[in-house]
Amino acid sequence: MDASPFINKPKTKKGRETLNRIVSAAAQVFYEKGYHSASINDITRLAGVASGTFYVYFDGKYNLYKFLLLQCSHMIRKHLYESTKNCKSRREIEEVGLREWLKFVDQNKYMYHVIWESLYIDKELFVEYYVNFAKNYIKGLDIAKKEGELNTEIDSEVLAFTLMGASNFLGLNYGLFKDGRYDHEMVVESFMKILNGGLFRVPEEKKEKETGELPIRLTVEFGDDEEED
Amino acid sequence: MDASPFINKPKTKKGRETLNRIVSAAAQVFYEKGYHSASINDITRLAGVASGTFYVYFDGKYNLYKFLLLQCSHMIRKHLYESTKNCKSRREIEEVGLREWLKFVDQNKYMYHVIWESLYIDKELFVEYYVNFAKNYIKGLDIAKKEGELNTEIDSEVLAFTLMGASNFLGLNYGLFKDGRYDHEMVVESFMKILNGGLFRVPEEKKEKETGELPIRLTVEFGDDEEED
DNA sequence: GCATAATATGAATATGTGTTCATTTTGAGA
DNA sequence: TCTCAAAATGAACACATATTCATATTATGC
Repeated sequence: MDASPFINKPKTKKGRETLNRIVSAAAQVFYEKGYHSASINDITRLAGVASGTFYVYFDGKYNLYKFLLLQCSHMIRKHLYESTKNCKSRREIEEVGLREWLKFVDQNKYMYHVIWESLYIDKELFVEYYVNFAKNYIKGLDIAKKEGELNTEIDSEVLAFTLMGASNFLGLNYGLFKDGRYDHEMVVESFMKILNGGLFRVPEEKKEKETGELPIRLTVEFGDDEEED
Repeated sequence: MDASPFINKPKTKKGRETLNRIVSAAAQVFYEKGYHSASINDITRLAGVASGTFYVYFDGKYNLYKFLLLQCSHMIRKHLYESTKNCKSRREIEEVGLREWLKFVDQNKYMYHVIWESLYIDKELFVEYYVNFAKNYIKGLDIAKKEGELNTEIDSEVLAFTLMGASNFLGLNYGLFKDGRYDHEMVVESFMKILNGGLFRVPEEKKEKETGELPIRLTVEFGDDEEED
């Protein structure tokens, strides 16, 4: 999809620079205050332009948001595509994908806010974003199934949302809550252990040990027993 | 935590009924329009009371939201606790937990909206909610580790956010996007296959097959070869 | 250096809505 | 029936802010 329906395209270098400043400022202000609490004045002030200038490039706040959401979508897809395109297996894609996603979130913390807030700005945008993202994810998973890399008994849609959810929440906790101050590699390693099937252990059956029958049972007679029942 | 700091407690049956109507209406309107677009008038109109009545029980819109968030938090924890308390293993907890969560989302679709929107109303509420939820989750995982049920090499925090993310996104897709019209049991089964380590298959090594050395190599001479290089 | 389109300005306007409060209604107990 | 605290009312107010527009400035091609 092209972004042009959402903006009035600048026609000179100066105009492009101004538009970029406005969009960058918007990302920052939306990140700090959220869409609704962010005023056009907040954005133009940070961008260093007059409030009227905003309306030279955007027909309104809502269009600015849609433009920004589209930018985010493009950036994420491009980053993930570029960093996984040389992977040799689905397993490697998942590993490299998570590592790069965590890195990406650290460097672009505002993206979460922009994307998730669509649910409260226009539900359709939100649904469209994730359904679309999942569709691509599923396509990749189905290819891996054909190659014999994945268990075909696992539904691809369930798997896609499971993996997307995991990445999203890990990025949330480590990138936003912990502000990127953590051991990325440890996270990736633990995550891959889960996917590689190392989650559950069969515990040594304690009940057998504690209350089960012993193989050999001896009863010693002391001869002076007095109480028994 | 007690909810009383956020409300002016009603003192009669009639007051309690009115407060319930307002909170229920708020959940519905927040679900439909989001916090910021939901006006007090929208809420009181749906509740069937005058706008001023709202301020008899709440000191403002923000307090209503905090009250509602706390209610959601309680309901979710209670539901999950009640439905998993008799589980015999961690594996069973995860299975029953997901099944019940999906059911719960179907019956209380507004919860997602209320909880996630906290990120745009008061970031601290959002962080507090999830950090707290994770803390409890981790506690349970650590117990399972002690029992020998889980791989101790997997970091509990990573695992907690992985599982929370998966449940959240599955609930999102099936409960909200698909509006609950799907086969719950299929989702749970696929999810458990992933957790049980059945995700990756070792593909028959195609490269060996296609380009590798054959065990026996025969070269047939036809005698009439003309081109070779 | 002139003409013209593109860009920039910011005060003024229009609109929506959170909140207040003086007043009225309700209902349980005496 | 009377009393009074609790509950309910809704018009009026205060405030924030998205947007407009007449005007000014800047840049580019001829």
